Amino acid sequence: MKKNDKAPDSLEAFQKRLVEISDSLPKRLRQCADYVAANTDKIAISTVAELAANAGVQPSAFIRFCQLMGFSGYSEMQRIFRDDYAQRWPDYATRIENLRSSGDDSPATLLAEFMEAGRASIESLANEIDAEELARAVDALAGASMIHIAGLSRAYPVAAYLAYAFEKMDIPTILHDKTGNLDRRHSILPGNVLLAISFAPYTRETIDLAAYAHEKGNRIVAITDALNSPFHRLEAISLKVSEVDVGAFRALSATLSLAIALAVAVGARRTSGRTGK
Amino acid sequence: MKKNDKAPDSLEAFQKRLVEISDSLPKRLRQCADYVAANTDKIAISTVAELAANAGVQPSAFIRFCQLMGFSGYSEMQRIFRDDYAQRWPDYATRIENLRSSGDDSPATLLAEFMEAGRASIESLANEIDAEELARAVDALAGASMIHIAGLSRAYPVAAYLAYAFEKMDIPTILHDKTGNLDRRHSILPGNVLLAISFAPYTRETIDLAAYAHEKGNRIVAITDALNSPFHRLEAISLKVSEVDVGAFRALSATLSLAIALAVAVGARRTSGRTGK
DNA sequence: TTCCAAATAGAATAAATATTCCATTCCGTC
DNA sequence: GACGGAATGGAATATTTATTCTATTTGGAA
Repeated sequence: MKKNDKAPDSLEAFQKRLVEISDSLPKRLRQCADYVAANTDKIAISTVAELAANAGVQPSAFIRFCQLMGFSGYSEMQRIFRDDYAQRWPDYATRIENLRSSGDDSPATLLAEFMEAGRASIESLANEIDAEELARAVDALAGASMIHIAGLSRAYPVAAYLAYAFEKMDIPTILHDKTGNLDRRHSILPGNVLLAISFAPYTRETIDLAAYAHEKGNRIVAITDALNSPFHRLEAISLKVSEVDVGAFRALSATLSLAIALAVAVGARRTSGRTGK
Repeated sequence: MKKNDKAPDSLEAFQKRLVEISDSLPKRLRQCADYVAANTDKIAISTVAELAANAGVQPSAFIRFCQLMGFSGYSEMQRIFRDDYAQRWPDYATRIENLRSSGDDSPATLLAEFMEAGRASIESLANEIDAEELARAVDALAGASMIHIAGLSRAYPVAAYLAYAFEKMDIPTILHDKTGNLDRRHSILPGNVLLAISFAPYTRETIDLAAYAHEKGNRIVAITDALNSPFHRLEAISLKVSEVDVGAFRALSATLSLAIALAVAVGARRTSGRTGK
């Protein structure tokens, strides 16, 4: 609980310092730390009084907490959050508004809508992702002798992207597209894992393939948009991602982020596994 | 320039009111309006003094501007921006931090990185998009008797998505994938438009196809990542979108947003064009 | 139980920030 | 060019917000 360190000057440093001091704090100051950890984003736009009230402590206690963090007081601490905010939103909000106001049906307006939807979808993914389920998915895929990828219609771009990423990392992959209307289900062998992507209304072919794989005893990892998807009955490891829609259309920003993260994590795991042996 | 309207209570209402009063403002108040229009995002975290200084006016002038907008003063105006901020980032930043701190190489950390990259990419698209070029692209595609889509490797998911979207909207489309290693360049007929997607290092096949189409006199719309791409020599209508990368990997969040917006805009244009006749 | 150091609450003070007010300037009209 | 209303600058004031100070409480050690 040293007090005379120099103040954190970035969000990362802040986070680090917070963890550092968190162990040795008395009751009220711990409340501050906990509240700040859970509501870091509020700092930029709140007063000490507000934060203190929400954390259930006196303003003076909150200020002592700021000092323990290495700042001279609340204002100095707030500055790094405001700076960060200013940097993040250089004029994004403004640009979006400008694009939007360029006419109701203009392409720019539409683009603004979809960018907003993309941003919102990514945020909601951040809030909803189950880190443990994700880790299980990576485990399963990293252990597979072959990864089968299934995804059609709207999910097809995701499937194609995953296939591309795995291929780049030399991971054995089969993409089950419907080229030539071939059903290649018999290529699913023991020890293989099926990575299925499908959103409501679920594509029959994808579900069928998953059911087949499940019957054969293969593990299934699913990227889907609801926890009660048909994949659930197949004991799939389910990653839920819901996209915000614009009218009847839905972009794939969040889904793509999840997909690439999944692929890279699997790639990293396999590489370290191999060199480790 | 009525003063007694009730205060805007949302960003949309704010924007609307701003446009409303903008025409009839004296010099200093106009400076305020202009500055606010261009820096809406700063309001949440700035003081009147700061904003006034940046706008080149006295604080008192700025407050008069707030009142003209319908608020009792600056504080009341600032509130709607702070509320909006609080709503937008419920605890996104926190969640990202939490995911990130779950271990250096954990899947959750990677996901956090990619979500951040996605968000940043979308923001940068908002800042860099050329609304007029986008409108030209929509015009060209809406006028095409057939849209040819070309995109391979990393751009392939985008191409597939575009093909899917156009198909959904009953727009005649040919996706030039390399299935069967067929070269279908001779399907490009007069009046058709080629929509090519490629990023550095540019895929030879895509560029070749674009060059062929250009030679034949077909219009080309390109989605690419630099203004000096090979498409430029082909007099293509170029839409630039740069993705932030995570290590050696690059997601497609922004590109996908742009693609779907483009597709939907084209769809809307064609529908209204037909019914209008 | 008593004592002591650490922690805390809350009032008091200091600082920053917002807002008002009024003298002065500007600009259009006669 | 003189007048009058609108607009402006800047100082004065009010308000909010941050910080400090001190009396009181808490919790652990003797």
